[in-house]
Amino acid sequence: MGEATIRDVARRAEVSVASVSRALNGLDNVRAETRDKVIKAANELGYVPHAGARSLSLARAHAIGVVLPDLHGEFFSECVRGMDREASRRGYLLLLSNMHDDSEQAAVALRAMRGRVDGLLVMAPHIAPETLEHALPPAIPSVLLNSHAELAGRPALRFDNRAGAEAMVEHLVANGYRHIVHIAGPEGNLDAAQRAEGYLAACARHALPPRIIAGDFNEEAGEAAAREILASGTLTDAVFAANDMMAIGCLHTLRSAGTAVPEQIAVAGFDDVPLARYLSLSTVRVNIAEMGACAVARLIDLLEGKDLKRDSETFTPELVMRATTAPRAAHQDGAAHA
Amino acid sequence: MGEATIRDVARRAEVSVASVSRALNGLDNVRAETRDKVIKAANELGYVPHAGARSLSLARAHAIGVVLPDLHGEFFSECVRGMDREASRRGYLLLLSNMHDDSEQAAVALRAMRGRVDGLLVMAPHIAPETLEHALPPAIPSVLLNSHAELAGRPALRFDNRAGAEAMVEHLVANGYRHIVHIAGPEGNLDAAQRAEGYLAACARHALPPRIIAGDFNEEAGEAAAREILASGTLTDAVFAANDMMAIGCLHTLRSAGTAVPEQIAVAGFDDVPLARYLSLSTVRVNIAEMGACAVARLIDLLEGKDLKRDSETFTPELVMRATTAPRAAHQDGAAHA
DNA sequence: CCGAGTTATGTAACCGGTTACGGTTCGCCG
DNA sequence: CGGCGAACCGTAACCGGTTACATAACTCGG
Repeated sequence: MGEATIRDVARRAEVSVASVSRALNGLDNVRAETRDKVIKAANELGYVPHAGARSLSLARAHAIGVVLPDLHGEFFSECVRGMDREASRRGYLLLLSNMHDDSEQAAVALRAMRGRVDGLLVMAPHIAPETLEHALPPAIPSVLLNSHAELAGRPALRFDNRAGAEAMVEHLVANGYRHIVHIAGPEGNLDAAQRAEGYLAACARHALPPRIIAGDFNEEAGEAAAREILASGTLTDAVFAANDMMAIGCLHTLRSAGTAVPEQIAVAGFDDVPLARYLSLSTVRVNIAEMGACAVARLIDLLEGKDLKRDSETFTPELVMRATTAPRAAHQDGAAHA
Repeated sequence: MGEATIRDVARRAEVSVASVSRALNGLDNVRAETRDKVIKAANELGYVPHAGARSLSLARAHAIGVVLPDLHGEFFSECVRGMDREASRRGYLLLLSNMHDDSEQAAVALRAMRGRVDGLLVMAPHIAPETLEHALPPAIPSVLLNSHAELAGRPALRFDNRAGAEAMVEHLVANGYRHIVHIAGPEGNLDAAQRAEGYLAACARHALPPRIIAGDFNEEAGEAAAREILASGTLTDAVFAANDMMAIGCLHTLRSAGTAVPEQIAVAGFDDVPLARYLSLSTVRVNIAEMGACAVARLIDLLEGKDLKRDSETFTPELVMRATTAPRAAHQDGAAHA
């Protein structure tokens, strides 16, 4: 019934458990003959060491815990893919747990990982720093992704949302747009906040009047924002949404209402989800897979003592210019929605 | 340095480790006063039980291993999301591991899970049954997803690709299309094979000449297929791709070449990725999140002995009709690509 | 042919929990 | 007041590995 244990192998190979352990772990102080006997016995029994027991005595689990918020689609899968690639390359497994917005549940998830993982990867752009600090087991090494502030001694990786947003606004301005509305992400979300900051900074630089409409990263928010823009009557020639899904919702609603994009109103997003390419949506690309892989690499280095001392790391996103923000000069002038 | 252990708590609360264990696990044979002392001490020390040790003595890890192929985007994330939802609802964690097409690596991944998880969820539409049988540790309960054949005693969940494909062909026929080409998925992939089967069956039923172009589930294959169709000069009025990505590639190439969709050639896919909706691509929707959740539920039932005896389960996909397969009658007749 | 040094192996303690089992304390009844 | 059972608690064995240390075997120089 139960799987074979190391003692079963020892019995069958007629050696001690110590020799079995040594032989299978490739230590050099075993006679070749003994090693062969052990390997033979292990194969015959289909023996696979019990990772739980192993990690108990080694104090090493060779697994890392990944705690992510409720991400969607490509973003989530790319992130996990990048992490998995690097982790499996280095012989680690990924223990996954979502933290569904609720910071209480996040704490539970984090505790559940004690004794199962060697380190933690935490992405929590929506959790307040002190809450996070409090929920994070202090003794366990971790790397933070896109989270608020620095936490004592924990490396943090993030992409430069602010620079990305500024670049997009610069691009819009360069292409002749002057009345740019920003659809913001959810309250308290760090990514959203930084993107809004970048937008405001760029507006200020060009002495453009900023205008922000609240949103929540969902498509519906983009649709609502579009309706608001159309109804308000305020002069608007471009919309820069804090993420692609809202941009897409906005784009759809605008076009359905007969507004030409980009001729009357330009639309831009953030993230470069695959949809964006097909809709020719201008956006800011962020290589999340690479960031995930880097995070894993950093964490494992930390665990194995090979830590390079660089503390935090910033990934600069890349501007992706497509048709929804084509230069104003290219189409008729002065047709901004009134 | 190291986290507090149960013995530390015992010392501080001035009781034995047994009492600590009993108190924290909510057994009833502890005096209320003792329980309080223990809880107080545990809180003061920030004690969190070591899951590895716990699972060793309980022979229960409260984790399930998930082994997936290299899925993309929404499909992957929805699958994991559904699993995670159900798993965390029932107090389990997910141990994730990709098996990158390579069946050798799959075996390694599976072995690594021994002693960490109570059961396995395996999706392997591309692995031959005997290989899979061989790689799967016989003693550990598992649930198969979309995999070849039944494996002794392991429940299998799958969606009815065949029925989905047939439904789509029926739909095309009903809308007036007669020369339907199928772009197949990769060789050896079960999903792909079943979809092709469904296509052939439906063609046979309507005495339509089948025509299959090889593909690999990637967008580029769809583009290539489109070029081949345009170049071949064979009469074609509809393309049914084995997945959405190929359909999308095909759609793009056709339109770029000036072919009107659906007026000249209709296009349909399979999966209903989010992109499909935006491109108005007709497709077959498969609720992967639900299947993931069901798989987890089945597995946990199995583990906890509450197994309902239903052995295998089939999820019927749903036809999603959109503009790329609009009825032939609606546009001019007889304009099939020659 | 003996003792020192080297190498291969076995024994048992340990990792951090759970729990069977036995002992103590106490209340209560006869 | 003795005896009995219930309630509570502590000791130690166990889960399945690793490894320090002791021991046995074997080599080799003198």
